[in-house]
Amino acid sequence: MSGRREANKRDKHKRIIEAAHRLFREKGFDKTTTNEIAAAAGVGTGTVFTYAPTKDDLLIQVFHKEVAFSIDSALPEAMEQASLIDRTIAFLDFFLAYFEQDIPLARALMRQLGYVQSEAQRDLVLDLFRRASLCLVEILEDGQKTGEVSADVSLETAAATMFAIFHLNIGPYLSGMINRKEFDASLREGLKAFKRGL
Amino acid sequence: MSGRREANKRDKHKRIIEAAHRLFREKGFDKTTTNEIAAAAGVGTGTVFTYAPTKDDLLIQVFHKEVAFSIDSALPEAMEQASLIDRTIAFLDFFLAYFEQDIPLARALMRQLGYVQSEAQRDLVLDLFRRASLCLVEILEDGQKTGEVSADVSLETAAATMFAIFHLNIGPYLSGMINRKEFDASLREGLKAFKRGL
DNA sequence: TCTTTTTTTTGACTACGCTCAAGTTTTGAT
DNA sequence: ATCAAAACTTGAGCGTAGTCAAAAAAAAGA
Repeated sequence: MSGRREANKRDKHKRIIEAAHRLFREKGFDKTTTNEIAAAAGVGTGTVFTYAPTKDDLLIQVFHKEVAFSIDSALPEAMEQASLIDRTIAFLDFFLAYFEQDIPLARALMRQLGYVQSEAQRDLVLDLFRRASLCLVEILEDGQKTGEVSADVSLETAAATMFAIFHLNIGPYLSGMINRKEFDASLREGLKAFKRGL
Repeated sequence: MSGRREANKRDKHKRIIEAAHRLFREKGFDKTTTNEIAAAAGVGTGTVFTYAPTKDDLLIQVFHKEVAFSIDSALPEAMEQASLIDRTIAFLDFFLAYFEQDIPLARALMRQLGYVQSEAQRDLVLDLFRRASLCLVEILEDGQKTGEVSADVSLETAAATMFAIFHLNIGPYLSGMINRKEFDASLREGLKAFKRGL
């Protein structure tokens, strides 16, 4: 019986993530303390930090699965739109809808994206980028079939650029510097500009 | 003599910014404590926080002037390049060269960009965006003269998009996820893709 | 089973960002 | 010059993220 350790660890990790998830949702990221999380998970304070090196890491771990799911399920909906731009915006909107459930939390999450602190965090963030990129590539591929996208563009680069445009706009929106309407307009304008080129 | 207050405040603020600047450069942002800054500036701990609501605010205040200068002086150099893409890259490179003096500090700074916390911080960040945007617009205008850029594109939107491409790449670079060569390649590829459109 | 070694857990503790009630300085009125 | 009100400064103290030496638990060896 040498699997006892593994099983215990899995169980503890799960309890910590679940406790953190509940508390972040209930009280928000900032107002939740790591001690509370530990108490709610039934472990010592220090234990939390053996499963996540920082509180920010914990945030990513907690929401990675949900965000990944949200990205993946956004694509089918988006594909129903008529044009390339509309499909792209629908995809990003769907993704945004998940975020809008809790803007401060989304803000805390997005803030990490470009500026991760640990290896583990990096892997999870890269996974999210990759998923979003795959979806955008699929939208672009579809655009090639309808002739909206020229056959010889690099779809990966194009996807990255579209994501960059999204990313640049979402920060100010989540920080309350621009409202939803302004965000929508700016995003659409940016995507249209990208489509036509210089 | 009713200007005594103003003068005292200006002086204290200046001392705080100078002390913070020196310490951030010497020890890095994280390893510098607000108490040290206060001591070095010859003020009480609390005083620091009447001039900057948070340590992050202080970081922006401290480097705003230098970054602004760096952006402004990048343009003339950039204009000497032959093509639109090369001018853009030269501009961004020059700006990056300033950052490379201290990568962890640059990382801390860039991390703030999309996700400011206070009004004061927002103003300084927006100022930097505006400056960078003005330079990029100028590069694009020049491109319109040489025919590299079509006459009817919105230069502001195009500038924002170019900045978005830069921003998306610089995070991973400053975080050590990609090296300089990869950064350069990715940036150039992104800008070229934007120029040609979809 | 008992002992030793290895791995994991733990919570008292530390360090630091930030607050705020009390103290000090400046100002303008008299 | 004197005083009261207003504005500014201050540092002891608070809350919390994260550490680490010691304890507990599990595994391996005898």
